[in-house]
Amino acid sequence: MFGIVALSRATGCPIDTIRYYEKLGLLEKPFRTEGGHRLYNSAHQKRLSFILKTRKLGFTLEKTRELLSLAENTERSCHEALTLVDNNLHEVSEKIAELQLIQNVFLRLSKDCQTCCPEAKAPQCTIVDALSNA
Amino acid sequence: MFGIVALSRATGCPIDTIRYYEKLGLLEKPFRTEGGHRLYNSAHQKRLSFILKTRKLGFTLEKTRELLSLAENTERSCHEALTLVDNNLHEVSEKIAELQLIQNVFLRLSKDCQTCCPEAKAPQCTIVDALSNA
DNA sequence: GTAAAATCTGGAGTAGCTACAGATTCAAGT
DNA sequence: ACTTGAATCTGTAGCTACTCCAGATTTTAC
Repeated sequence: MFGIVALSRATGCPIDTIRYYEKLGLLEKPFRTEGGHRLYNSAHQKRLSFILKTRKLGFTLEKTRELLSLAENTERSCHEALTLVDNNLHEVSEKIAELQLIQNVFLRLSKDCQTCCPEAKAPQCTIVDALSNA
Repeated sequence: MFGIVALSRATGCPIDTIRYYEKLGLLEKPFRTEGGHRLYNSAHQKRLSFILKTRKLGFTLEKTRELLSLAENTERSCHEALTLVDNNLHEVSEKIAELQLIQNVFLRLSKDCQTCCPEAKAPQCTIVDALSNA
């Protein structure tokens, strides 16, 4: 049994975030000392690590809640987990495609500017110009 | 001179967002009818389009404010615009790299699951399992 | 003149934290 | 036992960038 700072250090999750997850019901209510300080065990730590991992993969907290439920409810099917993952995969792929378009725009803006306006004032800059015109 | 709905339709920017940008000082205060309704001209529209374009590229509102200042202040240099763009390019590239890592994890999760547990219950699913263990 | 559409203001809600303030409680050293 | 300082507590407010709503007013069309 260890305190909240220890859990924070062990998982890399900020203290405020731990309390926040508890408040949302993602994390079980921990034991308490007589004085009211939180006490955790390795089960809490495991669950928090699970949450952090799904968050890192971009799942929303609500989807994380869903995954936790899947992990703990023997009545639910593997198929549901697969659907969740596939949906997120799809979203991530779309985000990557979008960002690549943006990356191209930035690359062009940067390249054009470097060759065009070493001494120019901002309002004449090709970057400002490109952003100004549709 | 046209109303806020016309500006909204012309730019694709929601009405509430237009008012929000005005409140933040990104958009100049428009003229008003006697009754208090906002009236815009093409200069307003152009400025809003500029803002929307930078937002679409992922600039924060504060960076957008900076770009607007660059576009309108003849004392400022093109170099500043380039720095801003290069910083954003860097951020975007990093985000893409991160998302590609995530994409790979999802691809593996999805693939492993499809071959392993057509009838399994969720707690035994390879996906749940993979997320549970560090 | 009246109905319907457009617009107004102000305030609350969203996600997912993060950062306080001010009060306790705990652990360690003397 | 006492004191100090770290750890922790609760509760509330703030962040970004909107988005939505209620209830009032204004404008436009017929």
